[in-house]
Amino acid sequence: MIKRAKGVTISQVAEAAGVARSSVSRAFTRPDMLSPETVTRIMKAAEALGYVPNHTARALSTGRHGNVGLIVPDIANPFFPPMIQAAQIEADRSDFCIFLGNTEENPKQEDKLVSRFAGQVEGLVLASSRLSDERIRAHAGQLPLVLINRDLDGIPRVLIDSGSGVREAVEHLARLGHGKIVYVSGPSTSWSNKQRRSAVRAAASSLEVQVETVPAVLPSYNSGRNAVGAILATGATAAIAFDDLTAQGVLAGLAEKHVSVPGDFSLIGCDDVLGAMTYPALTSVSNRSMEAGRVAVSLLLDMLQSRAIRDVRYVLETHLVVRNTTAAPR
Amino acid sequence: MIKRAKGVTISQVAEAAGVARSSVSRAFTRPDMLSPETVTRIMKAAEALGYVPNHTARALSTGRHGNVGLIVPDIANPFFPPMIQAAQIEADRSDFCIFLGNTEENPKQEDKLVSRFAGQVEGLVLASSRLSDERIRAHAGQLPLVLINRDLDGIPRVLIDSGSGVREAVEHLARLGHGKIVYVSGPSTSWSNKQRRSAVRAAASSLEVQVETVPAVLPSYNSGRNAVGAILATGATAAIAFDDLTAQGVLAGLAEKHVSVPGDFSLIGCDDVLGAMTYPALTSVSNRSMEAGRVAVSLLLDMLQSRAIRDVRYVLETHLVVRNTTAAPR
DNA sequence: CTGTTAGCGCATTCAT
DNA sequence: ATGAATGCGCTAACAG
Repeated sequence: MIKRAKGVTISQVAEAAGVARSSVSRAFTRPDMLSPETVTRIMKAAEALGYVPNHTARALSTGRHGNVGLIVPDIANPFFPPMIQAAQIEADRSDFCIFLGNTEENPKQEDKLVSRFAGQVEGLVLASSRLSDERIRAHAGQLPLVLINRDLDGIPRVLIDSGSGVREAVEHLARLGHGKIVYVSGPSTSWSNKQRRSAVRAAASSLEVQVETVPAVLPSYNSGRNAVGAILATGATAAIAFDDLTAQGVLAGLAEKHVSVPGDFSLIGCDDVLGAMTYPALTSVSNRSMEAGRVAVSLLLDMLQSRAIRDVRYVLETHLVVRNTTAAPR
Repeated sequence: MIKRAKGVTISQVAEAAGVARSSVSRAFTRPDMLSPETVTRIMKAAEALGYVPNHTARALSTGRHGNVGLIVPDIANPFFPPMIQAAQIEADRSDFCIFLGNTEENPKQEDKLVSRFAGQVEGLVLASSRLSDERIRAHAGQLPLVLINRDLDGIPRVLIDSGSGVREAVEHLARLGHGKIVYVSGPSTSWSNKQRRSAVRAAASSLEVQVETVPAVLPSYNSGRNAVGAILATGATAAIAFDDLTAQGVLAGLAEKHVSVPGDFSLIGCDDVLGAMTYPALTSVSNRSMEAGRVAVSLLLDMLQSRAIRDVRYVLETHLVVRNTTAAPR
């Protein structure tokens, strides 16, 4: 049986140091209000007793518990881990802890998590929320909220603009000499998909390159792989896929059909979640999920500090990252 | 400016319902102690006022705050998200919330996180801890702890036995006719790495195949890629990598050097986190991280409930998943 | 600068 | 079955 340390309290430290409890409290929160000698004396006593401030008691007294929540739809989607990591680091810088919630793409679960988190966090970041506008606004009435990839007036939000990067992708292909390309689309209900598809079309038409759309339905490896037949049937010489996972599937499908990349066919992904981890290394549109996480938390902490809600709309531009899956057509 | 709801307290509900505060408290925690009528009356009043129990106050009073912590070395490593997700679901089943910590493979950061979490969680799951045995035992003295992939006597632990799968991997290679293989190792402080390396050696020696070890330091794509030179220099015809990420890096490095897989060289990964998403599809040792997460949390919650620490050692076996990166040597 | 006094919101004796 | 009183550990006025 392992012995568990009991909690030594502020009172014991006070007694040991021969001061009042409030002085001990001050020594830890506002040392500048005390004379340096007493601070050191208190600290020494605290150290000797192994005193550790009780987070919960402090939270009850101050109403601030130094936690923020982060809720994502699917932690297993490689888009999110970098975001979570960045959020964590940013929170850490201000001595905040992150509560992580995973909704599994389920609005009900998301609603439940928000309620459960409220009361133990000072604020919340909702990433790619699947909730209705109404629910989000309702929650925003309960506690400070920051949105990622959701554009609601009056609620601070950080948006990743994949349009800019997709435009660069089309320009890149046009410059290489591709006259006909295909866009391998993602989920029809996805805001990102709409944004990307229309960006492809707009850029293509102004550059006089033809575009066809091939649906992949789900953003996944298998969808991409299954789409290869349809892609090649269009006679296009290049493709831009909804995301990297889809692109990776397309890449594998092309390899199976002995279509060499980038020799016979050029391919571009989106979100750049694979890094250079495919072979050949995938040209992709950068993803800013890391910055999004960092900025969202930073924004939230600002809100908490200033006790005010500013109507921030922080847009992160994306860019094309050229690697080895794009070249001039034969 | 959005209006934020103020916290309605137990007292207000009590007054509205015409009962004592303690009755309201009971209505929420021990309804059986009250007459059904008063319970419903209280509940109605609570509902009307929008009362929500204050988690922090309850925690201070009871010492139980319904949170458990989960600390992982690298959330971006695809090994962990499924584990985190499963842990979350399991915690959720008992109305517990998960605090997630990411150490970035840094023992100091891990130490810091543990201290920071202690005091707001009732217990902790340490996954693939990079801490020394001493530090872990020290922390175990402070709060209930469950380990994943770390084998310390007296501390409840769930171990993914990659040994069984690795053994199958070596047998598979031996059967194909490989006489010399290399093990591409992971972090030296990793329990899994030690286990895998010794499993490779044991199996190889009993099958009379030669083994050399090439270090990759970090479990990452780049480490694997950088190790390719050393791997080929050994003259081996096959490799088993510490994990899939490393293997993927090796795969890319081999492709760059125009070494065809599996024609010229066979490769096996570990953890099977990539599914069939590489090309060629990677042969790998199955991973049980999901079960590990679920079981670890379940164990922890059991400990919390029974207030006792049992010396549990839960072992999950693994197996080889044969795909397309292994074949007979030329 | 430092001690005294009240709470923070709730759970939990102890009465009744 | 219910009310009154006390305390969880700490912070925050308010004095001095």
